[in-house]
Amino acid sequence: MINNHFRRGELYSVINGMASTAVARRLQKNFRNAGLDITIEQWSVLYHLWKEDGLSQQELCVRTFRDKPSITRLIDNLEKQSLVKRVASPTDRRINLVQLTDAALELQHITIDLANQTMAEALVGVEKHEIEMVKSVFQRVYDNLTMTTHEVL
Amino acid sequence: MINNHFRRGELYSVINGMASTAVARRLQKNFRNAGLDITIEQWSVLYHLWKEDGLSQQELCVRTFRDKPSITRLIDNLEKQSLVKRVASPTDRRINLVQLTDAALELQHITIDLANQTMAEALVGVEKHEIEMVKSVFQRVYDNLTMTTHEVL
DNA sequence: TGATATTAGTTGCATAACTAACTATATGAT
DNA sequence: ATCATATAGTTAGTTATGCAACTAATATCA
Repeated sequence: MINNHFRRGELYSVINGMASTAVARRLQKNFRNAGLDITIEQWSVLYHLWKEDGLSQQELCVRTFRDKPSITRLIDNLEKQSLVKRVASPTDRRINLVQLTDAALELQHITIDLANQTMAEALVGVEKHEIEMVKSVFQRVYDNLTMTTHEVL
Repeated sequence: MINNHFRRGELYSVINGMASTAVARRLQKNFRNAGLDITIEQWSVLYHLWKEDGLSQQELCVRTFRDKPSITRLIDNLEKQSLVKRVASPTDRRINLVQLTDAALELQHITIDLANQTMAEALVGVEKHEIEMVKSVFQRVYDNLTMTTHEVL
C-alpha cells in the first residue's frame, strides 16, 4: 500500500523531473557555449514572437504558460538586452505590443538550430510515434487540469 | 523548412512546458488548499527522505536532480520550518546527514495522498501503457544527455 | 609527514517563478 | 454622464534555480 503510494507519487517526478531538467540545462549550456547570452526562458518568449511578432504581453502569458508578472520581467530583461521593445497599442492604451528588434531577428536561426540539435541529442533512440504519444499524453494532462481549474473557480 | 524547424523547436516546450507547469501548479494549489505551507520543491526533498531518512545533501542532489546550492537552501528552508535537521556524519565531518523530524513524518501520508489525487486528476483518460511509455522515453532522454555530458567533460 | 587534489557544503549574484496588492485604462449598466 | 466592474500591466515579497567562487575536511601520494 505504501509501495503503491510511492509508485504513484513518483509520477510527479516523471512529468516534472529528470528529463525536463536535463533538457533545459543542456539547451542553456549549448546557448552559452555558442556565446549566446540569453536564458531559455527568454528564448521561449522570442520563439513565440518569431512565429508572430507584436503579441501583447497577455497573449504571451497564454502562449508560454506563464503568469503576468513573469512576462513583465522577462520582457524587462529582453528590453534591457535590446531584443524587444514595448509599443503601446494604438487602439487600447492598456496594451503593450511586444516587438522584435533586428538583433532578435538575427538570433532566430542560430538559436533554433541549437534547439533542434539539442532535441536531436536528447531524442536519440526515441521513435517518432513515441514522441507523438508523449505529446498526446501531455495534451490530455494539460486539458484535464485546466478544464477542472475553470470548473472549480 | 522553417516549418520543420519550428515543429522540432516545439519539442522543447512539450517536455518542458504546459503539462509540467500545469501539474506543478495544481499540486501546489492542492497543498495550499489543504492548509499545508510547503512548496512542491520542499515536498520533493521530503519525499526522498521518507523513502530513506538520513541521506546526505550530496545524495539528495543526485536523487532530486538539483545542484548543491539548491539543496543547501531547500534544507535551510526546511530546517526553518522544523521539518528536518542537519546532523554531522560521525565518520566524515564534511557530510551533513539530513534527518526528518516528527512534524515531517506527520506530513507524509497527507501530502502523498494529495499527490496521488493530483496525479489521478491529471491522468484521467491516460492508459497505463502510455504512462509507461512516457517514463521510458524520459529515461532515455535523461540517459542521452547525462551520458554525453560525461563524455564531453 | 607534508604538499596537493578531491569532496561536501556554503555564499554571492543574476534570473525566474507564484501570490497578492496595486495603477491605469476601458467597458457596461443605470 | 456616472459609478461599478473587468482587463492589462507593474510592483513587492518569498522561494527556487544555476553558476562561480569560496571554506573546511578528507584522501592521495611522493
